[in-house]
Amino acid sequence: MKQSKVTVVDVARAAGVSKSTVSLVLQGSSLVNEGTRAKVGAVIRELGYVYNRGAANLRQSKSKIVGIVVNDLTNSFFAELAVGMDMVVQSAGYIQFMANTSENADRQGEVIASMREHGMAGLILSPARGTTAADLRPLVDSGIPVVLVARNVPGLKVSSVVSDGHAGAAAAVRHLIELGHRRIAFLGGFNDTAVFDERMRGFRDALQEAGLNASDELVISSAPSRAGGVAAVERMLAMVDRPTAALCFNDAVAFGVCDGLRSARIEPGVDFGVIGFDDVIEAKTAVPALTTVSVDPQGMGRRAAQLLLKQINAGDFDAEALVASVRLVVRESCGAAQRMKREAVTA
Amino acid sequence: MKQSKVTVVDVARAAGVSKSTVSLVLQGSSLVNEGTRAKVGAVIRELGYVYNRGAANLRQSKSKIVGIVVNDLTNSFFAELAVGMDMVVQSAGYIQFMANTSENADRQGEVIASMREHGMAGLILSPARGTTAADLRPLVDSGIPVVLVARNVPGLKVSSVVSDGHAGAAAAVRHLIELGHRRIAFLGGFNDTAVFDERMRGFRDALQEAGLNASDELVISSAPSRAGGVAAVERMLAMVDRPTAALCFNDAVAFGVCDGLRSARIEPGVDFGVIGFDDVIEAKTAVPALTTVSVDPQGMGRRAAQLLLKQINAGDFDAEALVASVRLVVRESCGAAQRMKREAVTA
DNA sequence: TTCATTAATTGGAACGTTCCAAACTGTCAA
DNA sequence: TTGACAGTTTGGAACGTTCCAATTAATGAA
Repeated sequence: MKQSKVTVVDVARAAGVSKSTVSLVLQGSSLVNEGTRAKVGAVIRELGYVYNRGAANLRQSKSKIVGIVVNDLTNSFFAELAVGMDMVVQSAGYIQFMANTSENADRQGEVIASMREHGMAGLILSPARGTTAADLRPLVDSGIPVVLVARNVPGLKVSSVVSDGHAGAAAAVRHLIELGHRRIAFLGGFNDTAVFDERMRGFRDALQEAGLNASDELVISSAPSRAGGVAAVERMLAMVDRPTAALCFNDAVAFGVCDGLRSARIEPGVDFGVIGFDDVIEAKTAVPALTTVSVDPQGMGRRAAQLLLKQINAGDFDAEALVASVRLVVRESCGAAQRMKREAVTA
Repeated sequence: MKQSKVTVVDVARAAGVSKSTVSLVLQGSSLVNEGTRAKVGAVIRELGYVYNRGAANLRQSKSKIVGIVVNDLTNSFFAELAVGMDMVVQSAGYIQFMANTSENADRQGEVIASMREHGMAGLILSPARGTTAADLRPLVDSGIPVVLVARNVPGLKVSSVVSDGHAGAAAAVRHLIELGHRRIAFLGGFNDTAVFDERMRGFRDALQEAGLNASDELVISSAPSRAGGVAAVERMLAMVDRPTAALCFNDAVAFGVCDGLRSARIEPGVDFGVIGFDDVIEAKTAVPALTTVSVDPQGMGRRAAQLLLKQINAGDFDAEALVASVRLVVRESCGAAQRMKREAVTA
């Protein structure tokens, strides 16, 4: 039963050539005669030979394996990201170790170490929360190309592909202003992350640009989840001078914000403008459909993988920072539809 | 920069022992003296030695790598499945090649071949549509443990973990009957798949058990997608004797069916009962919230991985077929809420 | 004939581990 | 003094490839 023991020497013997010749055939060298190539090919098929890439990697001390480590595969944003990477990695003839860390930095450390032992040629990492530059330093110093995606790690000189959180947030806020809102909040997300900081600065800058209030009390941080959204909006509703619209840290928070508004008998998209971030799949089908900043995660994944492969092939390389552009997708939750209706009546 | 060249002999030289001793330390053998163990350990850390698992695998001709191949990672059902597997594989000290096939059987063949060349110890496969027994035969015959998950491949004697489609479908239909429906359709899905067949038989059996019509015209197949759901419900609405409720092949189809009903001014969950299958994340938040058959994909993934590891460790093993139980989650789309309201009024 | 040239093939030494059998230490009993 | 024994350590041969230098065979020119 377990017979997968046929090696290149077995093939050589059966074909009446030397192992070197078989090796040459395997790598499609032009040195070998057509006749022998055919004969060897036939024997390979007949014997059910399977190439041992591990042995080859050992000899050549290089591999066609890349590591992909993602913080949360159950989040469709990161799943799409992974699929994008998978596509380009596969078509380049590479294969990937892929692991999910569930936002656990320790686990992340373990899988990266394990991948290293297995001899990966490069790593794409969507870091778990709490990842520090020190965690990654040894890997980076070893000269293995690393590309960070979706989230950055401050203090680490390494390539990255992130979305333009600043521009996205600013666009969303400008849209709300255009709809007539003058007091706008920023809800949800942990305020110690780089992503939060970037989006929040976009929010602030757009408000200031319009000469509006951008004070600290308008920024309410919380867990970046649905529950966090509920919590944040409750705190917001307790304010004396209530905002009339909010930009949320991400779509999950936005859904929570909608829940929270409804329990307070405020209808999102009618009485209050809500905008999310990421454009997860559910955003389109939710009620009200969520206005959100879309970031094409699959495209980001593809770009990250391309960057990594480029760095693997170049012997030497410099860290490169790519910023994926974003666009505002206007649906219902911001109240734009309502305004159009009002205008139609007025006209 | 690229210096990762330190091997076990370098460590041995630096520590003043032989490479054999270092190897012993590496595998935590009790043979080695505490003093030497400590010294070697220190040198290892100092030199930044990284273990070359590829070389070890070559020598021992076995690996701690498993393959996970999934047909569609962007589908949250399969993403959850993958995360479940990831958990148990990681905690068992294994690492996984993981690849997405996008339902492409050719690509699936390629990645499996590649994983084999890299020396995986076993494979968990959620097969792409159109996978035949012949595609997998060589792998299975080689003695490498294979576990199929979510979908089965007919004619292949290999372990599998699937959900109980028959019981789930039957439970859903019984629920609809209990709500007073007498004419029920089965909508969506390709009728040449094993999963379709199983769910459809559950549908039929429940109808016959209640003495209701279970004729062929009530089964309308289509693509197992949202668009397929729309198409199927349109065909259903053209029937002279219209059904009043439907069990859908999966949740995506169910969403499409709701769309289609609405375009015909029929309100799902009020004028027509809809039940889905799989309980994807969106099912809970959709409007109306989808009544559906829940299958705990993460749990299935865990069980599949456990089964695979068991078979890897057992030298010899028999194919084993696990059936994951399912439960009906009653929400709004079936009309149960409506009925309760009616009953309250009547009472 | 002889020699250079090209085309095709080959043996053996790597690559970084593990494993086996053998070889060192001491210690203690005979 | 010898031998038995346990506790440690070790050299070299694998594992299945690739690569280099070297060999052989065939052809053609001198």
